[in-house]
Amino acid sequence: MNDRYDPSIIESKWQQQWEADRLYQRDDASTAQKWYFLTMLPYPSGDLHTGHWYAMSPSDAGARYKRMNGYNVWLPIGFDAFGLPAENAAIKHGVHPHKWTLANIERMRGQLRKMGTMFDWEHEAISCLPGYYQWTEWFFRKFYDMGLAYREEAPVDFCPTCNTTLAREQVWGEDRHCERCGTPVEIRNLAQWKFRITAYADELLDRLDEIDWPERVKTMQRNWIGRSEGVEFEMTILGQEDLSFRVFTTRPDTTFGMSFAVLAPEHALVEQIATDEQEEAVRAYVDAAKRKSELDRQAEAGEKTGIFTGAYAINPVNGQPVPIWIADYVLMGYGTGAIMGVPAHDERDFAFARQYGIPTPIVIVPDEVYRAGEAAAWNEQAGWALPAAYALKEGGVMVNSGPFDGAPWPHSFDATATWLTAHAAGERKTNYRIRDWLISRQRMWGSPIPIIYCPTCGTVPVPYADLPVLLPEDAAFRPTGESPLKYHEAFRYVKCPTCGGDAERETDTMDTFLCSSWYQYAYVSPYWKAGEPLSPDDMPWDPALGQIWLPVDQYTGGIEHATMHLLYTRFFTKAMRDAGLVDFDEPMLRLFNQGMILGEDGEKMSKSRGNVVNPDEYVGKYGADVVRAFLMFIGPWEMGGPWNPRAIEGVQRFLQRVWALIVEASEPQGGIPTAGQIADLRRATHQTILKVTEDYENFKFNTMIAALMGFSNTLIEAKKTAVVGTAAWDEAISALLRMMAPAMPHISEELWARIGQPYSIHTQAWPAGDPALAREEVVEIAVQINGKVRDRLEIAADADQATIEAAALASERVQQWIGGKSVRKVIVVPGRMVNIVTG
RNA sequence: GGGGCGGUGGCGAAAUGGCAGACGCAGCAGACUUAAAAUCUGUCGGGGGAAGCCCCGUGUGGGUUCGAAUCCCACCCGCCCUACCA
Repeated sequence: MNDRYDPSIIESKWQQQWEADRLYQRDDASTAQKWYFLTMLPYPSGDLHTGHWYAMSPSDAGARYKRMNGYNVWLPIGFDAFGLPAENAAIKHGVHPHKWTLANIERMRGQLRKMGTMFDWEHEAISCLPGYYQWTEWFFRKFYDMGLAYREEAPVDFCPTCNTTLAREQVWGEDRHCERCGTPVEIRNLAQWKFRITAYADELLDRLDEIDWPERVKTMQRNWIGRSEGVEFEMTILGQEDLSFRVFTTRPDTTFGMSFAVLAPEHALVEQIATDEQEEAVRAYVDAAKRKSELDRQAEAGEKTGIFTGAYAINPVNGQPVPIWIADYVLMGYGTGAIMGVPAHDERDFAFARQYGIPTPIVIVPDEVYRAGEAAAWNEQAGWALPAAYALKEGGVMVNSGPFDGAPWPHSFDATATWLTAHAAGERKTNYRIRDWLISRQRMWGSPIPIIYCPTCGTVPVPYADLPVLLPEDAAFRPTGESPLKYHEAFRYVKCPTCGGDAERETDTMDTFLCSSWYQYAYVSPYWKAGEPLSPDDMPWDPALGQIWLPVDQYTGGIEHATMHLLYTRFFTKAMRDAGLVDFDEPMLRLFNQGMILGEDGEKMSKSRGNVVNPDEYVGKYGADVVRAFLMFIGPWEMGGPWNPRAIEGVQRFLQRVWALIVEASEPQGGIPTAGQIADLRRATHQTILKVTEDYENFKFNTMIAALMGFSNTLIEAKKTAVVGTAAWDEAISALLRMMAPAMPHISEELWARIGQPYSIHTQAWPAGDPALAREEVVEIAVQINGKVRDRLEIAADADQATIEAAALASERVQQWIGGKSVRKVIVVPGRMVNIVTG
C-alpha cells in the first residue's frame, strides 16, 4: 500500500462520508448553546475564486473550532442570485438569466463542496427563486404599509453602462463612479422608489456602540450617517418682508459674524428675489449650474463661484442687511439649501468671501485671548487671525456679539440657539448626510416591485395574497440593456386590484441589496410557505426556528460592504422589529472583516492584469487542506496579502511531515523514557494547546498554523526517543490532530481514523490545555547592564525577585561589565530579565 | 483638504513596554543518489574579529522610560475610505 499523503484520495472520500452521515446538518433539538456563524453569501458568477476561499475557509475553521468547544454551530450557505451579470449573459448569449444563474450555482456547489467546509446544504437559499423573492416582495409591501417605502421624483444617480439608477451608497470615489462597473454616473430626474432609512438614522448611529464590530466599519457608518446638530432659523428679505428663507447652521454662536447669505441655485426663492439689474446674470448662473455635471462641480471644489442677486436679507441677531448670493457650493439636497455666510469661522465661506471681496468680521476668539483683553487685536486686518479663527469652537468665546460677548462654547451655542428660537422662528434641528435608500432598478433580473399604477385609483400595492409578482420566463432581452419587463405586455398590462380597470405594473425591480438584507433570516427556513397565499400577518420564516437561531452570533466578510449591505441589513432588522417580526435590534452581534487576497504581484486580482489565481488548479495539485491552511498561514486574516505559489509548498511539507509522523513506523527505541523527557513532551503539548486555543478565539490563524508547525517539529524530534508509545505521546498526537481539525478537516479525519480513534474527529471535544503542565520549570533570563544584554542565566521559573537579583549579581560576566561602577538600581522582571543600572 | 490602516531580514511575517526576526519561503553548504527530483542535516539581518565576543539595526528626526518595533510629538512613503453636508 502506497502510504504517502494523497489528498486526492482522502478528501473526496471524507467529503462523501460526511455528507452521507449529514455530519454538518443543523441540529434544532440540541440543548447546547447555539452559535449562528455566517459568512457573506457569494454571487453565482460561475466560478469560485481565490477571494471566496480566503473568506470562507478561515470562517469554516472558526465555526468548526466553536463546534468542538461544545457549541451547537450552524454555518449556512446560499447564493445572492439576482443581478446584472446574468442579464448581460442573457443579452450576449440568448440564455435566460434563470438558466444561466442556476447552472452557475450548480458548478459553484461542486467547488464549494471541495473546500471541505461544514456548510449546512439542507438550508441553502437562492434569492432568485420565487419561494425566496416572494418574501423580498412581501417586505416591500410591509414597508409600504409602514410608510417606509415611497415614490418620489428627484435628481438621482444613473449608470449609463448598467442602464439603471443607483443608491447613493453605490456611487463611489472622487469621480462618482458606479460601484459595479466603474462608469461615472449621470444625474437624472426620475420618479423612483425609496426606503426611508433616514427614519432610523439616529438608531443606526447610536446602536453602533452596542455591537462588537470593527471600529473601522463603525467609523465608516458614523461618517456615512453624518449626524450634525444645529439650528434652523428664518431670514427675511429687506424690503419684501413677506418673503423669507430658512438657513441651517451648526454654529449659531457665529451668527453675528454673518456678512452674506447664500442660496443654492435650485432654491425656490431665487427667481423671486433677484433684482431687475441682476436678473439676467442670475439666470445665466443658474442655467450654467444646471448644465454643470457632478464631475465639473467636483473638479472645481475649493474654487468658489457665485452671483449677487441684488437682494439683501436681515440678520436677525443685529438687524443688519447682508447681501444674498447664489452659489453652487451650497447644495439643495442638504439642510434648507440656504446658508448664512460666516467667512471668519467657516473655511468654505472664507474662500467665497475672499473671491468676492466680502468682509470677514471675527466674532469668536480663543478664551485666553479674551481673558487677556486682547480680543481687539483679533480683527480681519490681522492676516494671522483669520486662519486661526475658522476652526475655533471648543475654547472659543463670543466677541462683537452684543449681549452675548464673553459667552464660551458650548454655552454660546445654547444661548444663541435659544435666542434664535424665540426671535427668528428658529428651532434646534438635527441634519443627516445619509439619504433615503433608492431601491428602483431599471433592470429585469431582480425582485419585481409589487406596485400597480391605475389611472383611477393611483398607486396600488399588489395585495399580499397575490404575491409574488413572478418574473416572466419568456422575456426578450434587448441589446440596449433596457428592461424586457417594459416590453412584456402580459407582465406590464394588468387589471387594477382595486377597481378592476386597465392598469400598469411597475416595471422596475428592486436593488439586489434587498435580497441580501434579510438572507440570514431566509436561511432559517428557506422558501417558507412557497406556493401558499401570503398575508400581512405572516412571518417570512418558521418562527419556532427563528427563536432558536436568531440573531447571527458571528459574521464574516469584506470591508467593501461597510456602508452598503452592512447598513441596509441593520436598517431591515430595525424595520422588521418595528413590524413585530423580531425582538432584537441588531442582526449581527459580532463582525470580522477579512482582508483581500492579492495576486502574486501584490495587486488586486483581475483578468485585465492577468494575475488571477485559479484555486481549482491548486486544489487539484495540493488538495483543499493545503490551500486552506496556506491561506490562513499567509498573514493576519484582516490584512490580506499576495498569493505566493512557492510558499504554499511549505504548508504542503508540513502536512506531509505530520502524515509521516503518524503513519510511518518509528525506529524501535531501547529503554524507557526519563521523567524529564515525558515532562518536556507534555509541556510542549499543553503550551501548544493554550497558544492555539487563544489564536482560534481571536481568528489569528497565521500564528495558529505556525504553532502547529512548531509542535509537529517537536514531535518529529521526540519520535526518535523512547517517549513514543507512552501516554504522553498519545496525548500529544491526539491533541495535534484535534487542533488541526478545524483548519485541515480531511487529513485530520483520516489520521484520526488511522490511530484508531472513533469517527468523527469533528465531533470530538477540543483538547484542554493545562497551564500547570505548560509551565516551564527552568527559564533563561537575560541580564542587562544599562539596557544591553551581557549574560544569560538558567534559573527556576518560580524564583522570586531577590533570588534572581542575587543570581544576576553573582555572575562573573556581570561583575566584569559592572566593573568598578556602583549599582544604582536593579529592575527584575520575573521569568524574563534583569536590568542592572550602574552609576 | 479630512479620516483610517500600515512601513520590521532577499520575501510572507512573529513579537503591542522586557533577550527583535518565532513559523515558513527563497538562498548557501552538506548527506542520500550514477544523476536529478523528493527527503534529511546544518546555516541564514548588516559589519568587525582566529575566537570568546563586540558594534550597528524595526521608514526619518526628536521625546518619555532602568528599558521602546511597541507609548508621545513632528515629518516622509504606501494603501483604503471620504469629500463644498453649512
